[in-house]
Amino acid sequence: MATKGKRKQEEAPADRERYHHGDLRQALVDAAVGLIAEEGFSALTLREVARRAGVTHAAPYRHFADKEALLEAVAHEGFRAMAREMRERMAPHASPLERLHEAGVAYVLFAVRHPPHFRVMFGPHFTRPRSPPQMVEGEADAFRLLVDTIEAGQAAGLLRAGESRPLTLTAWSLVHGLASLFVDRQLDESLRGVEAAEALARVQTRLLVEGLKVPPRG
Amino acid sequence: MATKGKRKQEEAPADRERYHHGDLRQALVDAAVGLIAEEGFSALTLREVARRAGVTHAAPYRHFADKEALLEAVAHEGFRAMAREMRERMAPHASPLERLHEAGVAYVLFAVRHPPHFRVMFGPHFTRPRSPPQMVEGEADAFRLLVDTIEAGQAAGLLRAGESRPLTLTAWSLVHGLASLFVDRQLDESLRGVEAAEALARVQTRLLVEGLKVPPRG
DNA sequence: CCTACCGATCGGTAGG
DNA sequence: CCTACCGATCGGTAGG
Repeated sequence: MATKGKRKQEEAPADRERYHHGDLRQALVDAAVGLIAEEGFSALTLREVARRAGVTHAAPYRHFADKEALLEAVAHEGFRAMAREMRERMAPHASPLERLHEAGVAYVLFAVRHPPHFRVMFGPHFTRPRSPPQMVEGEADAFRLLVDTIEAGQAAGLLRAGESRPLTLTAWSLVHGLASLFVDRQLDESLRGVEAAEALARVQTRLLVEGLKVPPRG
Repeated sequence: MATKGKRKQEEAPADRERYHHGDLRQALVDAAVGLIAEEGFSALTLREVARRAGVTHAAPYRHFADKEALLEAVAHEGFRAMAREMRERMAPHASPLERLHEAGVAYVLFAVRHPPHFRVMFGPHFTRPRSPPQMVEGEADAFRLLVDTIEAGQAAGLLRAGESRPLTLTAWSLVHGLASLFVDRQLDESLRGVEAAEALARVQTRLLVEGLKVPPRG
């Protein structure tokens, strides 16, 4: 998500020079993301990625064994960024309910802002077994954040008691479903922008938190 | 979902003969579904589909202009089947809450039983604008069923009042998210089978219905 | 629905 | 990281 993809040919020599110093790997990841965003998955070939990065089609093999290895790097970057954005958004809040709400909104917003990453992270593009997301980083991943927050809410007597897993899966399903509907453009055109997505994510996550609350004795 | 794909070569002439009488179109749809299920999307080419259906690679063009047209047929079949399964499962129940629950379970079960259809229906595989799902059939589609059921629940005073759209989107997001997590194999291995899926769908949909209920005055 | 054929692209490797 | 090259496959069409 850092540097941008590069033009096709006519690179300034100074630019190309940098690839010899370690930028090419990231440039290839960026090129893959841009290519998916602009041309779709079917256009994603190692050769086209190489073209976008301004190198010949043999160069990527110095950094990635094959296309799947490149996609793994994209997914890794995505999981890392998503968890970071969730943490940042939860940090200012102390209440488990508020933290759960913010985590959900951040999950959806990440997907809306980074559809290629989201698609690679959760799509059917890997044939080799991958290390589960929770092992991706030393820091807590998105799923772990949800579990911990929900357990904190239960411990504080704010959320329905019992096993945390069903509640966590409910929360995950809701935000994952909403995110998927956005990314796959299944919602009305009026709901396409990031602002609309945030508004909708807020409403949905509010309903979620309400539904997971301890039911008031009635 | 009807007939099965056919072997590669050595067809009995009687079998091939049928293609001249109108079976090839469906055979191609079935072949595409089987190919996606067994080899993944990247293996889906019109030529391989033709091979599976036992015809030469030029034959499919008699029925589909291109790969996208074939996928549109798969999606159409999927939307139709999903709505039908939802209706069948809802039919025995009168209470809107029960009907909502059954609709949700049916949605998830359809995805778990027919991953290729689900992927084609909601995946990013179409470049041409498609007619929205709700227009796919004369009969009510999956989304319409959800909306109607929720509005019936509101009218009966069983579900939270107000606009039906946010509630519908919550329900849709939850079942779509759970379905997606299954289809994309994001859940633990212990949760892979259809039975596990149904059990989980039941729990999740129960939580959903609880959450959408009119909050008891407390 | 088939045979025959086209240009284009791809993954991958040798060898520097 | 590049040039040069390989076999394989694909979408699509002509012409029957």
